[in-house]
Amino acid sequence: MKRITIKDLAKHLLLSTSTISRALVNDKNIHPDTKKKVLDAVEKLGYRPNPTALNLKYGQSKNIGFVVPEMITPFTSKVLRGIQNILYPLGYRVIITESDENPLIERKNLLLLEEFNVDGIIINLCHKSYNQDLYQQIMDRGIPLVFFDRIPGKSLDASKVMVNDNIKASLMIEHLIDTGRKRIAHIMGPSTIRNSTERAMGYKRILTKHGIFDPDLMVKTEGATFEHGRSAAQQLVDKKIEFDSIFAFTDTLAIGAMNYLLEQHIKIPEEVAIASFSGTELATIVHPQLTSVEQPLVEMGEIAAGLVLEKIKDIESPSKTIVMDAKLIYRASTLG
Amino acid sequence: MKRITIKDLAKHLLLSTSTISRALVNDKNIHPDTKKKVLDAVEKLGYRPNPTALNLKYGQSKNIGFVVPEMITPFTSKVLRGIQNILYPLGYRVIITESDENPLIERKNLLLLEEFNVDGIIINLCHKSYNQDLYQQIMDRGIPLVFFDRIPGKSLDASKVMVNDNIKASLMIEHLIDTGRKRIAHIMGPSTIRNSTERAMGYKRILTKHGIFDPDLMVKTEGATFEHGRSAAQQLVDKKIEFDSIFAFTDTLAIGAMNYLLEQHIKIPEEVAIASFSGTELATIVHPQLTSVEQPLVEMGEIAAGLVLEKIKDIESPSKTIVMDAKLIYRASTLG
DNA sequence: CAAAATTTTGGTAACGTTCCCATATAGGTT
DNA sequence: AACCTATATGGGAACGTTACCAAAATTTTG
Repeated sequence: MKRITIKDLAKHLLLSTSTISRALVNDKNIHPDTKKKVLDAVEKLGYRPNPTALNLKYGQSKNIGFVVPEMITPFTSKVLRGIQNILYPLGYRVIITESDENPLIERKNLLLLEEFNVDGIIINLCHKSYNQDLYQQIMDRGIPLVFFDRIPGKSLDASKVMVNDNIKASLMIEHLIDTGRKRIAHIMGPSTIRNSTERAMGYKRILTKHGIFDPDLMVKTEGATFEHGRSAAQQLVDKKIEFDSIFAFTDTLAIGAMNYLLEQHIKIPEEVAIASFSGTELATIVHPQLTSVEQPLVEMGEIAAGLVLEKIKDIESPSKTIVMDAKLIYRASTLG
Repeated sequence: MKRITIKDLAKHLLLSTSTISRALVNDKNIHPDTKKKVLDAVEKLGYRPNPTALNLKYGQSKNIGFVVPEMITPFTSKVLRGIQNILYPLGYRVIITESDENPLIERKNLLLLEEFNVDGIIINLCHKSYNQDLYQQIMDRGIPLVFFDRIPGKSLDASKVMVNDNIKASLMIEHLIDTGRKRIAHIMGPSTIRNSTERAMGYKRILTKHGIFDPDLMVKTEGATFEHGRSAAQQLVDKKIEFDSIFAFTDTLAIGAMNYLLEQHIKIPEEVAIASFSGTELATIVHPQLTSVEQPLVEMGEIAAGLVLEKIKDIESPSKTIVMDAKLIYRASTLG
């Protein structure tokens, strides 16, 4: 039951621990025969190296923290997948914390991760400014921070990866206009997130350009859950605001809205078209399937992992901001 | 930038490391004044304990492995939430690996986690028998294994937590019969998972009892994705098998099937009612909302975490099998 | 006031591994 | 044979922390 260590091997083979270590670490200063003997004993006794010892010795925990608002929708899962693709083969572990869209919990989670001695943190923040001071502190203490999707104010010198919200939102609005929609409503994301503002700006810009902008068509929300989407759609209907399409901040909001409309026997897309930002299966598991801006989430995770590795290797390496491309995918919710 | 250690504190305060340690660990053998001085210095110099040192000393990594088929649907996320509820406050970290429903990847992941030196593993397996030998080996090497949802054959002496698939499936079929359905199809789960068989048995038993069982109504699938659900529904339609309702192995399969039917302009629930196993938001984000067996997923995670902690504390403690209750929730997909 | 009892502190080994330095052995050159 | 150079191995410190035992300082007791 007791773990076999390098010392046990040494005792068993009547060698020093140094020699055993050399065999294990592919040092050239060792006789091939000795090396073979050691490797055989490793097999026979079932030795497995203890990473904790190395972590202590080299002052690294080989843990990366992952701080996200939630893991219930597939959005975060896909990014995580990308992160793991890069980090697991390198022997890093990923520790996940969910902040429930609450900046206070996010704060607690960040401190917890520091306590856990992580080598770096990848974060999708839940409030654009609330924890700015802590982000800075953590980086000052030598723990690199990498932001994805929702990024902080630019005063913070950290690596970031996201899509161009403003432009992609514009393109989606152009699509809705191209398909003959004139009364395009926007279910906004929470104002505490940068992306909300960016996407709303893209929306507003195009509608203004075409001279069909109407502030009544913008619905504010406090969050981005299905329920928020539902009640946003309900508001539009209740206030008797005329609309022939919806552009929602996220697929979650879009689906919430869609469900409400379907319950009211409003036909999609005939009476109301729906489009949003996505990148997950959510866009395709609903009926009709959702037209959306497909963000490359797995790749985003891979890039975020790469960025944090750069910083771990050299904390002084310059921060990078990577803007990824996203494709517009047209599906049944706006076509037909 | 360099990390402050207990030695730095000792040097700074002209005390021994032992005394510092005593102050930090709430030992009674220390003068209150000294303790205060130490605690002040901790604050001032920004000392944070290094958990890695303790891990090495006590032979624990404080890491728990989490092995699951996927993290894209909310099922696993919810269980994870429960696990974190219990383990994070105790200073444990959770390392997640996804096996993509592939026993070979699952095998690789288990070995990786062993490499990572985890203190225990919580697993939702992807094949009822394929890795049975490895499960046993890992436990033999002193790492406790706890199974949830999909459990292995009973020859394996390990703690487990799940719901009673057979009974809950029966109750759901009774519900469909109560609401007037007579041709109830069953989209089965993969035969490589115990739960599939259990749920199918419950289904068959009740239909047989009512004398309306027809093997043509059972559709086999190779997996449990949306696509599998779609094609199962398509099979039923293509083969012109008459059916007025579907009981699906999971919500994912149910939604896939539902989408196909909706595309064929088949009315739900008027023409076909749909029910399944769930416990996630998936059941409520679709239209119409799905009637389902709501499994208590967060609680399941909490219990799994508790079971693994018991085994960590005392590897000899007896294994437990916990069967949780699940509620049937009737929604629009079978009502009206 | 000395002796005993108690409280407070210091010294050090240990956890598992690697790496530097020193030592020993082998082989090769005069 | 004496020397030199490679090659191969051993010894021990270090990473940060705690736990044990020993030693010192303080308080209590007769």
